[in-house]
Amino acid sequence: MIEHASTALSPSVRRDRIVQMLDREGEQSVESLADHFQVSGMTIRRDLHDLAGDGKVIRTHGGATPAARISFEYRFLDRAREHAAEKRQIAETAASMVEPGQAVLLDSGTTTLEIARRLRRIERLTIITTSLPIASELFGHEPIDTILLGGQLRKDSPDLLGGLTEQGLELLRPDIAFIGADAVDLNGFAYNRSAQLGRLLTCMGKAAERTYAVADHSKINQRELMRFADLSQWDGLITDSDIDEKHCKGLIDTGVQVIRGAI
Amino acid sequence: MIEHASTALSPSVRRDRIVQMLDREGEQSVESLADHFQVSGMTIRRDLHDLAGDGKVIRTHGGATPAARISFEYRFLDRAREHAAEKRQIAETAASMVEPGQAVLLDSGTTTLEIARRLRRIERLTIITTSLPIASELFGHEPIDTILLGGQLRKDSPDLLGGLTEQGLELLRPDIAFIGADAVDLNGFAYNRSAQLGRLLTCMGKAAERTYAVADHSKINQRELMRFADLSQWDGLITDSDIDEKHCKGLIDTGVQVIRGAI
DNA sequence: ATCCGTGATGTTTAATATAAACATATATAA
DNA sequence: TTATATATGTTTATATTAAACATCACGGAT
Repeated sequence: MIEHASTALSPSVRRDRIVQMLDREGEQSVESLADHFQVSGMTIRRDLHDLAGDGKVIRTHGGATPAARISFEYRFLDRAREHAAEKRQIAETAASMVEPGQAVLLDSGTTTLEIARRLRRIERLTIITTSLPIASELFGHEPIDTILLGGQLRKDSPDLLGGLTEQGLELLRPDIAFIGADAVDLNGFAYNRSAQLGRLLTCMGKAAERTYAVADHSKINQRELMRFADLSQWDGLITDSDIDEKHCKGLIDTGVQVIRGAI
Repeated sequence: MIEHASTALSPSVRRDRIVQMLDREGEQSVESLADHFQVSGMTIRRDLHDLAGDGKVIRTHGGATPAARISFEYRFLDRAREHAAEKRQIAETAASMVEPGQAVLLDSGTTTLEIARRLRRIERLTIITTSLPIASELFGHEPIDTILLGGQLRKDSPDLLGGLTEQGLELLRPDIAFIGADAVDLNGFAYNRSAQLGRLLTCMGKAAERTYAVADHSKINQRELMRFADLSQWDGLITDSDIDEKHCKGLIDTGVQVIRGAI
């Protein structure tokens, strides 16, 4: 399978082949690629540099390694860096509310992913989710049973929704649910950017025995497209310790149980 | 969050933190890590070298990038290298049988993953699957609607099964299904290693308008734990051109439509 | 308590890899 | 055809790595 000198490949074809080859055979050295494609090391280096820029490969010392498979999680996890400390606080608090043996429903999102990571410590859990990153994070972790709700894969976020998801949810009765809100106003209403997802979140709220919203302080006193829950009807809102005192008081006055993370 | 000089970390703790940090914040340079942990570049380099050896991180030029996330797909894709040429043939053949606008049901497995990759070229498809690698491969690919059937995540393979999966399947009517067989005997029976999965495959076979089994020639004239289908009742068996002539004839005599890939 | 071995770290230095700058060749459009 | 852009190879300066050696801290044996 060596490309012959006679077969002068166009740069774009060569780059495609490089990606294919890495996917198929794993890490390759600059030298072996140069040899294989009958071009100079510099040309391969330029190819790899550009491919790495597009996230198609990962540049290593002296070569490259395939990257395609991880890119989707990456784009997703990039956002996870914002408010990382707040999310950690919230995740700790949420995880401390879960008992061994329970079934936990987790919405998709970076905060709930962080919760999933902490839940690994607890025994005999069943985790139900619509999030692919949560599922792959928990994959291979023997003690936890993971159930992925079915549904349509969203184009812009690695999670599932739609009628199939809602029907799957009807068959299950989780002990506790943690659901991310994109915004929470001072009347205690929770909002989501997507109406379709909002609908699903309403279902999730009803499905579980106990339901908590999770949102860091930057999301309090904001509104978004769709109102999906009245938090005074839920079991609480978990947020971080940086929440504005006035906001906190306002929410409590409307009947929302506000649970603040410890620093 | 800078480690202080007073906090002398043990090597193993420092290494754990390095992995955590990469997972959390993405690629880091040797220099920034040396700075953060207050050790020399050489120490960090040694850490990264060893961590890369264990597959915990990927070494890059001047630093390292997280690797944990890809490991599950990797272990899975490692198997994909065996019989790669045969799988490609089968995948080409299967993909050529799909028309624009159809709904395609794909079982999990390396052959069906290869089919999914070829299907990206076809317009307005809906792909229904239980395979996480297929879902992540198709994620972000605008023109295709991907539906992931819900269910329990298996511990040893990134795919779903169980009652929830079967129930989801009842709601859908795919135009065409491609289902991987671990073995096919000369009576035209298809087998799977796992009884639980076999049960699901039987359901899948019944769910679709047309159903094809896929298996490379090494799986012909073999048996496994569970018989999940009589291929003479299905629409055909797609295999590669290396199939033994006698096997091929035997299968055809029992009423199986054998479809051989072109070289 | 002292000695000594082990493992971790830092420093120096040679080998290796990268990328910028320039030169050349090839294709594409005016 | 000429002009322009694109791709590639070569040279060279810079950056990164890793081997070799030296030092330090710690724990167990005498």
